[in-house]
Amino acid sequence: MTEDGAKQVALELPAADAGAPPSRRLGRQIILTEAVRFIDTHGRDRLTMRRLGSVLGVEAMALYRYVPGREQLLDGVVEYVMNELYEATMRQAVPESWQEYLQQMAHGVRALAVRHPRVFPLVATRPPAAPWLRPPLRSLRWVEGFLAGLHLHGFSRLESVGVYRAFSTFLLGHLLLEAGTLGDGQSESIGDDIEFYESNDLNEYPRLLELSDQLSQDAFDVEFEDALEDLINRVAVMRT
Amino acid sequence: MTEDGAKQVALELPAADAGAPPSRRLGRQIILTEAVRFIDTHGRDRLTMRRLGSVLGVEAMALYRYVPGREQLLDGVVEYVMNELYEATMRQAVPESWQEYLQQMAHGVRALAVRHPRVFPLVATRPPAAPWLRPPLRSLRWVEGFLAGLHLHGFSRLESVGVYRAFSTFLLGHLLLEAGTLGDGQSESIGDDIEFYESNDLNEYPRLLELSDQLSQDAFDVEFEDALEDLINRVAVMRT
DNA sequence: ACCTGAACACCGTTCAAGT
DNA sequence: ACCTGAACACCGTTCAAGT
Repeated sequence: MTEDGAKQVALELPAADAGAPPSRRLGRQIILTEAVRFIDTHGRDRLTMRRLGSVLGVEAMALYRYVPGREQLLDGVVEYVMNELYEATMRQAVPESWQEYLQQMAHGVRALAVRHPRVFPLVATRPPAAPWLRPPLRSLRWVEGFLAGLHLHGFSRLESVGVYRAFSTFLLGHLLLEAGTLGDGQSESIGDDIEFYESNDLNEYPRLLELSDQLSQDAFDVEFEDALEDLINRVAVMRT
Repeated sequence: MTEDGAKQVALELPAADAGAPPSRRLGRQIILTEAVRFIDTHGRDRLTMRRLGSVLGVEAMALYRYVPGREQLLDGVVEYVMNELYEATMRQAVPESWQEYLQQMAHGVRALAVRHPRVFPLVATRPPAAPWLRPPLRSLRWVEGFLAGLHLHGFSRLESVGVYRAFSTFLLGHLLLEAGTLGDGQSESIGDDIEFYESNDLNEYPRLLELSDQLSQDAFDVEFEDALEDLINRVAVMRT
């Protein structure tokens, strides 16, 4: 019903070497690349050692040479997309104002969430290896870079922590929501599951009908920009 | 390493009828109650039809009389805690000011996240049955009640939608973060997993050291209250 | 009406064995 | 050095059979 589907139907797997021929030699990077691709298209729950092996033209057991286990594979996936983020954001020129800087960083993270909507929940909910690293900003390297950028714009150590907190919370809320609507394709027939649990008579909930109208348009763009502006104003106030 | 642990060790299950004797007769409610309890103590990934059955003193197959499958069981768990929330918040007297009202609602949702930190990610990441219902505010009933409360305080339909959006995003970001630190007990030995993936030499990341100091204190309380206040101000501005 | 045994198609993971 | 076969302990789910 949700991710994996109730019935365990054979997932049509490409015959050993179909698709982009996964450059013959196995290795950690190739495995992670393919794992990300797999989650992007099939979702986290369908990713299985055996299936991933099959996509790579190899038996599942071969993966254990390069990855300790399934959990660590998922951690590796998170690491992988965070490295993408690092390349995409930290290599840019640092803008003149800290406001622009925060915009740049925020849009970078959002681009990640939009490119990998089904990976993003992992970034957001996996217990961080370092407990003081907050999702969805999970890379030591990236956060260090982020803080360095703030320092360039004259933020003190203490201010930076405040910004980091507000920033990560802001991104988590907005992007997890947006990724959620992107990830799971069509939510199948809409009222189907609902009625199983709750009275589905929408007439009982008059306000919800209007809500659904108002919310259906993809207001994520403006919502994000507005809230980001507010966040920046908040930071500005905090600094005075 | 994360949830389920790598090795599949038998999870010491109480002999059929240990613990609180789960009132003899099976049924949907008893099943959900026990499922919530199970996730609270063992985590989502360890919840399995067979184990849950065993806790209830019954074979796994018996559960299928009352629940269509595992995915729907998890949906039922979400439904269950949302009903808890409804009872806790919607039955209260509506305060004089809308500011107090929003405070009351926010604290209600937060209490839920704190009481069920390992269930909360489900509330936050499961694809909503109704796509315009945003996590973590997933109950038709609850949202209808929430909107009705706003209406009582003179909010227009359109304003209400804006408040609903900002409110749900705010809660999602903050509470998912807080639940994350509560749920998974001690994150085991801190630097253990990290070094597998990234250079763990914290001296390479000087700012992170200070960050970890500043963040270690559980600032969630003040953080939440501050951000809530900001949100309320934002709503106030929006209304003018 | 309510539960179970047995069976099926899947899992993750280990390890001795192949090349 | 790198991969596989076979095995083990688990899964979710179905269904005919028990009471």
